[in-house]
Amino acid sequence: MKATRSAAAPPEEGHTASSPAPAKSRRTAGKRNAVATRQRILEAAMAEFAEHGFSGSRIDRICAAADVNVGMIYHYFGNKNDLYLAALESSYKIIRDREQSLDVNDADPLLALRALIELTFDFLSTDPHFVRLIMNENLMMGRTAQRSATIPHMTRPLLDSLRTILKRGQKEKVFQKNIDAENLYVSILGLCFIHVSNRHTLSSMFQRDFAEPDWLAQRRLIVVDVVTSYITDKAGK
Amino acid sequence: MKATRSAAAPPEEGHTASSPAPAKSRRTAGKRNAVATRQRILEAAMAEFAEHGFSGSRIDRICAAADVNVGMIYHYFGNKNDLYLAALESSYKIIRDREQSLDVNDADPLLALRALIELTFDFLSTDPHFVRLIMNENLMMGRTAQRSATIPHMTRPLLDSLRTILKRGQKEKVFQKNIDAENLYVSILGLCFIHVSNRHTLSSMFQRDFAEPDWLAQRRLIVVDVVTSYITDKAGK
Amino acid sequence: MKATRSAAAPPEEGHTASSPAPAKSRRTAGKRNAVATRQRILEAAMAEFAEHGFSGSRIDRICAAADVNVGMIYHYFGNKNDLYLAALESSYKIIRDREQSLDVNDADPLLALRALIELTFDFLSTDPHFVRLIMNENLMMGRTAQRSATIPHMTRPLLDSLRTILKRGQKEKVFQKNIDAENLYVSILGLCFIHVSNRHTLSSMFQRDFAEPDWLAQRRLIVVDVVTSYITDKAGK
Amino acid sequence: MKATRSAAAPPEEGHTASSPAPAKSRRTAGKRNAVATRQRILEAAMAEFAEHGFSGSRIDRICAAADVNVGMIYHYFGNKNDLYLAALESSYKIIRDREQSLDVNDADPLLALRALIELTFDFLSTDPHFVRLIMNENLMMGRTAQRSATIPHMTRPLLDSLRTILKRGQKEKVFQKNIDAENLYVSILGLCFIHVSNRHTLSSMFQRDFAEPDWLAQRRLIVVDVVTSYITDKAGK
DNA sequence: GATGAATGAGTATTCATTCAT
DNA sequence: TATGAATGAATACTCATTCAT
Repeated sequence: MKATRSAAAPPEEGHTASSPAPAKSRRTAGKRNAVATRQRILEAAMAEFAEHGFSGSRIDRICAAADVNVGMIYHYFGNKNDLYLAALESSYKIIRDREQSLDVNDADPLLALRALIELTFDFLSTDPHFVRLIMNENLMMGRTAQRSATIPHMTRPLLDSLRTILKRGQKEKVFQKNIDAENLYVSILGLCFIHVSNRHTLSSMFQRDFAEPDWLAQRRLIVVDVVTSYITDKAGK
Repeated sequence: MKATRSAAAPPEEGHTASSPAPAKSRRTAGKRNAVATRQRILEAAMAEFAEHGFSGSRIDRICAAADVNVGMIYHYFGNKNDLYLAALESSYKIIRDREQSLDVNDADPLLALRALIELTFDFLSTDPHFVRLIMNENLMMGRTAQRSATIPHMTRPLLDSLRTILKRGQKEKVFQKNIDAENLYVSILGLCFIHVSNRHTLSSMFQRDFAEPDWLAQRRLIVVDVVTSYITDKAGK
Repeated sequence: MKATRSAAAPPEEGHTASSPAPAKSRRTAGKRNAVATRQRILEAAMAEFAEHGFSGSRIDRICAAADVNVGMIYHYFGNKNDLYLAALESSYKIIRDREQSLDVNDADPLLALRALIELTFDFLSTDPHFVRLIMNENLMMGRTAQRSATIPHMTRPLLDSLRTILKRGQKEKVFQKNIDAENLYVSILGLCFIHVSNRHTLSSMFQRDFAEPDWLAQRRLIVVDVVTSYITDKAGK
Repeated sequence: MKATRSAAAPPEEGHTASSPAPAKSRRTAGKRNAVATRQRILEAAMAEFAEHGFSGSRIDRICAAADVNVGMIYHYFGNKNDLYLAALESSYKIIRDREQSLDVNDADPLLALRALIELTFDFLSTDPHFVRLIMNENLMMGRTAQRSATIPHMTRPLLDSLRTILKRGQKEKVFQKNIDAENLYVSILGLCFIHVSNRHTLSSMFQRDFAEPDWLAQRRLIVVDVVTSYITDKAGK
């Protein structure tokens, strides 16, 4: 086994949690569809790992959710660790793909940046599964992400997009000169991540629900404001 | 058990994770010291829970680290859940206490705000234990923080400090008018938290170490910049 | 879990404690037989619970006796409590089934009654397992018997038999008029139960072995005498 | 240690569960009363062992009930086994003493017998503690009763009383000739014991409460009837 | 490909008992 | 006499993984 690897083998068509297969007739069908079975397992695993973390996740629950036998998981994915790797990579793929749906060239650079921020905010806020999976992976010291060859690969286009936007904004003199794309992404991520990742402890602290639609709508505006205030700051050091 | 409770019983002198007592000579000394034993367990638990999360933590490891028998944990803390509650509350107490060491009245409001940001940044970056504990608690849906009576209590002074700073800055016309203290704290936390919480996945993405002193020093300046740009933005919405 | 339930799932062919399968060749035979495994566990559990009571029983000993892995018990029976329920129900089934082997209609009512008494006496005296299981269940306040749906169900035919016998004896004017079937059964049970249930304390009191065949044979006659004297008493109150 | 022994050391004045000592001022009294402390422990132990059986009983609960420290139990009674022996002997002493309060010589032998039956019935029915203790001891194969020197000793007067009654009844030709005192006692005990010992399983079987006062009153009459029918049976074999 | 019976190593928790003070 | 901190052995239960069919 190499230093890094990818667990994503067959092309997974459609990353959403919907199972397009004729779900209930499967049992009696006799012969099953290997690709569909693998996909069902993967989707069940993504949900389970996001919900319970790696060590809290149960192979049995994944089997029940995917309606497969225990052996199938070992047949298709080898073991719990590699199944988790596959789930992690698939999750990253969803957000990275979505980011690439933005058009960074045509629009006004400020609008392009705003669109990226809003996409990130919405993606993380709408479905906490991804945030939970990332949090769990970090609690495990990123030992699985390190094994992945595809994760750094998927990051390139994102960085390229940000750099394109920044370059255009700086050229047009609406952005500060010395903004670093990586750092900017970290800031955006931090501002879009925290109320999802820390939703429950913040609720205990402030006795308020940080998933309330009204609060989220207002918060979304603030996050955009914080980033754009900074990036357009004329006094920029 | 009632709605909320606190697991912090005896006054714990010195909340840092360092054990000032001559740890290894205890066994032979024949001294029985309930308070010290309890404190040793608590500190070991804080480290273990931060390192491995709740379900990944092992009672046996805590025992070994605290150099006590298994039964002592159950004698002093009841069970793993309540030990975890005590560790969580103690951890919160450390940062909340430190925040209160700042003087919010005397200084220039911008400097006061900057000091709070830097304190938060440094506290979270220097020792990832707190961040990890909070992340784990959120992965568990905050079910333990909810049981705590002291956590919301400890938050009051922090909010009061922020409001005091904001009021003075607005009075002196250096801050925007419509900044909400709660939202401001969430922004600060997000910016100071993300490179610690997501250290490992960000490393996989960007192939760089986000705990490097140089990077941290630069990031610290940026975080202050982001917040102050926003809060002093003359175009304030 | 609902109010009452039954733990008896697959039909257990042959309720005696004997294991008809070639027990020790199973391991090497490579055969996987769920029904037989379940049955082996159940029989081992009946013996263990009878021998040591519920809390004194050890899951490990049941495993060893049934020659199965610990996990199998939890796979087939859920937990210690439910395994105990299954053992209790199976034990009751044995005596209730045996009672139904008597023919209450054809014989002389006095002979029919005598047969029931003797069957009860012999069943309880021959194998103390059942008595011990019942004693233990009562020490636990019958909390498990209460959960069983089958125990009251199995009692009906017994009561019906007794009532049939009584009715015929009263019709033929050999029995007292006002004998209550339930109370009669309690008397019979008390007279057949005590020297088994209290065997050891009675031995300490009277310094004699109450399981000696000679004593039992004599006692059997006396018990029949006591009941028939009462039931045929012409001075019946 | 000898083959048999007695754990009853200091004379226990008053075997009822009442603690005649000034209960609540004890804590502040400083110096305590050794005899009273021992007695408090013994009474708490009798209740605990009757309630939970030997292995279900907890030293800590006994301590709490007796309001003493753990060490006191080991100081006064050595260990759990010996405390249990003391509790068992004390319990037997209560019923044996009560039996001796009957006057077997003056009364009509049938009335004397009836009085003994009723005393036994009432004693066992009124307080199930004794029955539970005996049941538990038998489940433990009487291993503790065997160690007791006082239990067989206390049985002599009971047997003597029964023999006296029987002899007078046979002399007066109201009793059968061939009644054995020991066997008669076993019958009486069985009839008086069963609805207490098997209260809960009988309740599950017959769906009725066997501790109901009305049922008990009726049952008491029946038990007397059963015994006297037998003993006065003219057809006595 | 698919099933589910079987395994074994681990893990939180309990509890009688000891012992320094 | 009395206290309660400390010990260690035991015990029910979990779970990823294997393997015969």
